[in-house]
Amino acid sequence: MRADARRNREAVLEAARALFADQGFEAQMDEIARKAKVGVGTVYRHFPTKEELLDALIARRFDALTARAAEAVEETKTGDAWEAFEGFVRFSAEIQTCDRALSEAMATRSERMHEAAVCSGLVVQLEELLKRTKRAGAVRKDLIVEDIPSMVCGVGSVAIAAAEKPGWRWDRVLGIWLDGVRAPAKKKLPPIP
Amino acid sequence: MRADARRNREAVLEAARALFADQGFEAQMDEIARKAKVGVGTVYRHFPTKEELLDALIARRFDALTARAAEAVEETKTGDAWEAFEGFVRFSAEIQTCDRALSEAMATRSERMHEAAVCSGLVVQLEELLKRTKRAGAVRKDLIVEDIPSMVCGVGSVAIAAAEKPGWRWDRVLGIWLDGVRAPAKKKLPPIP
DNA sequence: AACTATACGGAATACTCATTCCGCTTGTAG
DNA sequence: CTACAAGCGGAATGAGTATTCCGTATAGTT
Repeated sequence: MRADARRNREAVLEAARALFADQGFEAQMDEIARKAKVGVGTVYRHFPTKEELLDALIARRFDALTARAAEAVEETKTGDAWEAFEGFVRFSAEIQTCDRALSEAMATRSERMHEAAVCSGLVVQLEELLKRTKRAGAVRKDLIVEDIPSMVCGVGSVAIAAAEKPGWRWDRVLGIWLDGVRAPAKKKLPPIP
Repeated sequence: MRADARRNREAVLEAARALFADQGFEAQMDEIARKAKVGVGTVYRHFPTKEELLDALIARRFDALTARAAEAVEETKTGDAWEAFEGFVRFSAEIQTCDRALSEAMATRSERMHEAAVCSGLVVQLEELLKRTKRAGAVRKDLIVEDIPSMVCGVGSVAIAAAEKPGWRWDRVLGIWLDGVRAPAKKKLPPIP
């Protein structure tokens, strides 16, 4: 690959990251190209569709998440399991709430998000993290792995809403969730059928 | 207003309710008109823009919510405060999760939703409900009125996501929230600045 | 029954983008 | 230094859809 091509590809990714993060998926291809100081044609040479461009960005995010989850798993081995769990969950929520497109994708392309989570290895790490945290008695026994992306999805939407209505605080929603998830449980959750 | 006009207006509202509920705001005006057995022109005579059509539907929903909140307030006077609170919260969540457009609006038009909540009197009822529920010691003291729409917004998004990814259960997110909100609190929530 | 203000239908309009196309430029191998 | 494959820019294209417009139909009135 020619050196300029590699440079342009990187510039496009960075421009897209920034614009998607604050405008969501409606950010326009022309604007992304302009911000990357590149023609639209160049954007399309590297990413055949707008969706594939988003996918590329999502894959990066999941890699970061997976790495953080692995750290949390390590932390359960030496330190406090609840701290490890809470730390990872807060990290996920922060990643999510900083990026509007990611939050939209979580709600409207959940299937693809799940695939990305599997590919990056995140699901495996999460299973391990949850298993260890439960074994330590830190979270309620009926919590399941899927409850985590569900919460992240919800928190992401609250963050989007908060742009217009600042009183709606995603960090409070998260705080309540953490309290609700910490052992002991007060009331059993609906079973998965 | 001519009788046929009133009839048509109603038909449009009902068609729009159904289509918005399952396709979200992307439901097309042409399709709404077709479903209402009416020309597009007629839709536009009654509702000058797509947004005003949505607003009309939202106003109806808030009226139902407000009525239910008032009932819950009454219930706190005679029965169990937690039951009253939980009943109202579950009702809100169900209304939300049955309607895709409503859920989208909660995340992306939160300011307008808040206005609708004020106009319908919902906010006043909620304040009263929360005050009484706290006084009875049923919910944590640091819960605020805004935490309720925040949760509803989040739960709505999870419901949208669940259409593609059925493992993400909004009813579990709600169950966790309820546990997190029930007194006593485990950890203080972030203060509103 | 005739009249007319209201309302109706739906083809045409207008606009917003994603995506395509192709003539021009430039990195780089020899 | 040249040749040319790889890459580039950005005007033009095309599809999707909210909204407008106006000739026609009809409810309600006298």
